[in-house]
Amino acid sequence: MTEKLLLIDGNSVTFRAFYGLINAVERFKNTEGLHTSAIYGFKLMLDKILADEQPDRVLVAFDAGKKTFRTKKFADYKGQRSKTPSELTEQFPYVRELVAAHGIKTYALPNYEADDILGTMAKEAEAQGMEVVIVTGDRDLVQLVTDKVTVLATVKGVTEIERYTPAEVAAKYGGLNPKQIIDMKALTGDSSDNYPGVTKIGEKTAINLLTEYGSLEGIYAKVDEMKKSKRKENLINEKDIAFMCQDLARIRQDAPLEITLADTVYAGPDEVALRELYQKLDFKSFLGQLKANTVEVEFDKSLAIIDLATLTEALPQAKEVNFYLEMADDNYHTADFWGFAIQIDQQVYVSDDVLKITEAPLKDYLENQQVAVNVFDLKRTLVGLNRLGVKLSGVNFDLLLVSYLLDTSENSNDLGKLAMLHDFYGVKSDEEVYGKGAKRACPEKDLLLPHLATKVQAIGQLKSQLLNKLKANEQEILYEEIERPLAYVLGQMEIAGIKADPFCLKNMQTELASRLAAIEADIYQAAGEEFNLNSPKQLGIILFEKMGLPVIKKTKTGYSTAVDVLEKLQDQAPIIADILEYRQLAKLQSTYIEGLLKVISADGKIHTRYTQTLTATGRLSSVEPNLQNIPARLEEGRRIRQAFVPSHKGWEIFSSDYSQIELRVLAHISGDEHMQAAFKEGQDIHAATAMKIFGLEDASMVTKNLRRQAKAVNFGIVYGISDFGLAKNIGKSRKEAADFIAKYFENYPGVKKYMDESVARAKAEGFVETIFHRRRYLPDINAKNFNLRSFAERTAMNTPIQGSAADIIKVAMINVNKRLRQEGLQAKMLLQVHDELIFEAPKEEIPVLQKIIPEVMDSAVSLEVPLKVESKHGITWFDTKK
DNA sequence: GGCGTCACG
DNA sequence: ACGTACGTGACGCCG
Repeated sequence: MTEKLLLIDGNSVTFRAFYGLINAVERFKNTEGLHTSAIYGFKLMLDKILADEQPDRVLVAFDAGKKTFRTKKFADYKGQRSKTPSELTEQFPYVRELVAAHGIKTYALPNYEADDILGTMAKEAEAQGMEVVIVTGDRDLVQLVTDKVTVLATVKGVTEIERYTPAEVAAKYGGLNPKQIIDMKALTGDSSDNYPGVTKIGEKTAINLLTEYGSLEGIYAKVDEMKKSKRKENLINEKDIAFMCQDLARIRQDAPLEITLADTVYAGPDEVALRELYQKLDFKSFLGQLKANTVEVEFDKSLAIIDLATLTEALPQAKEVNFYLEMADDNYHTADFWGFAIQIDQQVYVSDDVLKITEAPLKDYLENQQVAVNVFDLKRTLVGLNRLGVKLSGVNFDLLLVSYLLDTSENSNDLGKLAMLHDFYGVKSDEEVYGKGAKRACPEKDLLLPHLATKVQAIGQLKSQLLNKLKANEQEILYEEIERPLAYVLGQMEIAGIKADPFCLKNMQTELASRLAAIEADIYQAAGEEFNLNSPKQLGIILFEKMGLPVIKKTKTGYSTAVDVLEKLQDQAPIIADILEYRQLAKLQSTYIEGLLKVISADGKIHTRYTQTLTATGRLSSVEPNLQNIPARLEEGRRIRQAFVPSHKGWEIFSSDYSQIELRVLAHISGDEHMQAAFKEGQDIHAATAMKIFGLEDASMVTKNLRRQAKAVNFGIVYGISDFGLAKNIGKSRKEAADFIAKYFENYPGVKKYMDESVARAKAEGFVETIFHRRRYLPDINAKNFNLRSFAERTAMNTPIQGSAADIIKVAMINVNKRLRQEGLQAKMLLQVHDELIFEAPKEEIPVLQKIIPEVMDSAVSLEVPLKVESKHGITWFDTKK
């Protein structure tokens, strides 16, 4: 079989990798501040090419320095190039190290460029009958293409690649053969290499000349016979230049290399060296791949797989176990069980028969509050076991939850991947063992059981390390007194579910269907044709091309047809109002009515799942379905809430919400006297702000409009204000918005001070914190890129506010749950919507709830300002009124 | 699977 | 000068 030699232009590919990732350059840094983007991009390219090409031999060539025989010949060669940024130069040594660690030779030759090394090697290999593939970011190298030599040129970034064979060279360059490319460059010159070529000759002319005369030599042999023209003159006058350029453009194939083909044999990577390098560079994902793909996962040698009899014997004495329950998919309310593993000291019991958990001794053990159970994803385990009739209690360590608290941005749900982030490489990723997406399936026992065994083992292995970090971060209270108990509360809420009335939804569905059909018909009529109204692309063409309406805003992919755009166009065509109405109703129909009908369980209830380890700020989120974004603002949509009803006759829905919790948190953490005073005195905060920023002397002067604007400013402050953002929001000029902000900070100087300090702290420490020490790291806070940095700065201002509010309601939920039990009430907490808790309760309990729920909520924490809670109730969620 | 859009706090 | 509000999830389209 023909041998294959892979030749890589190390300099050119590294440059491409660097500039391909230039927008993310500050995101790729190791802990020592070394930039790693180009190394990373190079690695991606290398992996892809090695996998695609399967070479027998590989060589990566680099430039030895700036001075070469070309600069000697022509002092300005590459003279125009701006200085290579230090962010890139610092990466070159590591690219070479990376290549070496892959078991690949690197080579540079003084006085020559990398190209010349490749050209020489390619020629030699071809003479030996080898097939050659050259990888570069530089199209000049296509001159080396032959039947045996292919050039791969990176397109954008480095993993997208263009392949040049002789046929493709001809197709791309008007029928020229690869060797003619040299003469083409001689004629056209090259602005990036900074050699001139012949005046007024560009690619087209060069191709025509070469097609007619064959070569540069051919052209000059016949130049005198050409008919008189400026071009002829230029050719004659610049003959010397043309031949000099030809010499500069020609890649050498006879460079005096000190290496031979024998040095290029590719044996494969040196794992030890790679691991060391990845660790140094903080390439966690590559580190993970390395282990997962190359190291057969083995059990701890001292670990024994035991049978049920041994487990039964060991369990009663065990003070602590690690436990892992596997299910078929994310939705633990319904997923099939695949198996479980339990570890006691050095012994592991693993089974695909989950019914074993439902009887003694396992059931008793897991339900015993006195013993410590360590798990991965407490809430998931809790709800899963509940379906098996087992009431899990006494959970001590939750690997997922603790890991999330340590760094809210690392929130993988995959135990294997998460363990790798903490430098534990013994567990394969679920994707690898089970497959991805629709292909995910339960593997054979001989694959499944070892995987579960390694998972349960990882939980125990990581426990002390992560708990120590938690302690170092002062996050023990956050974990032990907030998040861990909250998991039980959330589990109960999810299991309880909220009753939904399918008939109510179906009635709305029928009504909406006919209204939608009518509006749709009107729109097609007005547009003069039918099209897909749900396609922003097609709608854009109708509005902005066919109807010629002015384009207000563009998106990456075309015209924007978002609400704010359409509202500006409303006066110009009657079709716009119809489109807006259609959009509103279509949203209700597809997302809410049809969406919710799909997720009503057999028990007539909707069981959402709260993701406790996802958001960067510490809020919960809600999925399948999301019950935190049920329409509320518009009456039309609010009616969806009529479908949310109590699960028993004679019961009601009861809800309590914090009023302006985020601004109260801001008043507290900023220590701003004026804002605190406003809350202490029970003032309307938006009106108070209006008086301050508009300089009003009396509350009676606050008009609705002024209050609305002040409210927008208050919101803006919480989000990490910018004049631009505020201006856009309230439809004022940027100058006016800037004025409002300045006035705001004059009147609330403590707030200004807080904003500055929060950013300063983030810059100094790399993270910000909430009142309960929930952390968010902000790696971009010192970025050179304005956008990244500004975003991080706004985040530094917003996260302590949003996150502390999240902390507070979490504490409230735990306390409310406890209080309901203490009072022996039947009322159940069902939903949380960030600043609001929703319950169902027998009608008789409503007066009690009206008293105790606000009491518990507003005493969840003690702030410098009071917390205010408002309650409502009614026969459906829609009907909840004061 | 990414994008645009729109629902919530 | 730079281009921007903070945090989410679900839907339909489209390549």
